[in-house]
Amino acid sequence: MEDFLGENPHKKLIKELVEGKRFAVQLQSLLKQPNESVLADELIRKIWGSFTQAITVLNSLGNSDNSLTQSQIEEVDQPNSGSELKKKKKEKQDRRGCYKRRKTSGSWMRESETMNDGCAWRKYGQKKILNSKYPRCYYRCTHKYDQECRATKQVQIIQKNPIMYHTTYFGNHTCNSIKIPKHTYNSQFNHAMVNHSDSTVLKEEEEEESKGQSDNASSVVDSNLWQDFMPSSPSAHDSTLAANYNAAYYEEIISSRDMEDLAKFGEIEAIEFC
DNA sequence: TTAATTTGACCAAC
DNA sequence: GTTGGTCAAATTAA
Repeated sequence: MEDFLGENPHKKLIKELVEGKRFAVQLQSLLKQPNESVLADELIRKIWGSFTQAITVLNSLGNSDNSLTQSQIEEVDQPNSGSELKKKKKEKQDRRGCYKRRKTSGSWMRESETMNDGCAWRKYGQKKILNSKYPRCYYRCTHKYDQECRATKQVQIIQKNPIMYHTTYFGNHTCNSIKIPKHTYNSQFNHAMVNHSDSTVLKEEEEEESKGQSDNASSVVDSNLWQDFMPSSPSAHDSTLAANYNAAYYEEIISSRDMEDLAKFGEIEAIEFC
């Protein structure tokens, strides 16, 4: 297999993923201490960077439909100038409805009490869906054009009382769109506050619901922010359980298998758990 | 003024 | 012919 940017891609992939996990462990420890939000912000950025790198490496492997070309990856690393963006936008004009219907492969779903996942989304459409009580809303990453991020999601209310959203994600974020909480962490991991307001999907529905749910909204938002970093097990999609991740969980996800892989390459030093 | 949302149109897939 | 995903002009909010 060819080297990726001068490094074995398998090795680099594992390295990035394990580094991401290591930063997460450090962050978890940090959040137990008060007044450490600045360091926490920095760690979140590192985690984000590691996963973004990992995605980039994955894209460099194979020729699946989900892979970006090398030139596209380079575009992500080196955002377009304004004139190039305008040119690209112009090329996209008069192409309404020109699309390939999505396949469900390469997507993942989540059900939660909020739409908030800590990322910046822009709504671009809403549709009444056949045999569905509520419309489906379509979101793309806010940085679709400035960072060529192709992540999209579809959000649909599946029930009320309590309100539940069914969200389907397509594609990974290749941008830095995650909204870092600004000095609003509480001492407990599961109470980090996110100053990100949801866009107004189904405003009336939400306003109605918010009357009775505003008190617990922040903790729900917190757990959802972290779900993006968690494995896609069913339990991780349960917002209540997700809010209760703890140090033991992190020790579990940084498994011995990771260590074996790393030992194979002899590149990463041992990780100490807090 | 800029950015985000709404909404009707478009069209490939079914 | 119907449905669902996307675009982009118009509208609204910050």
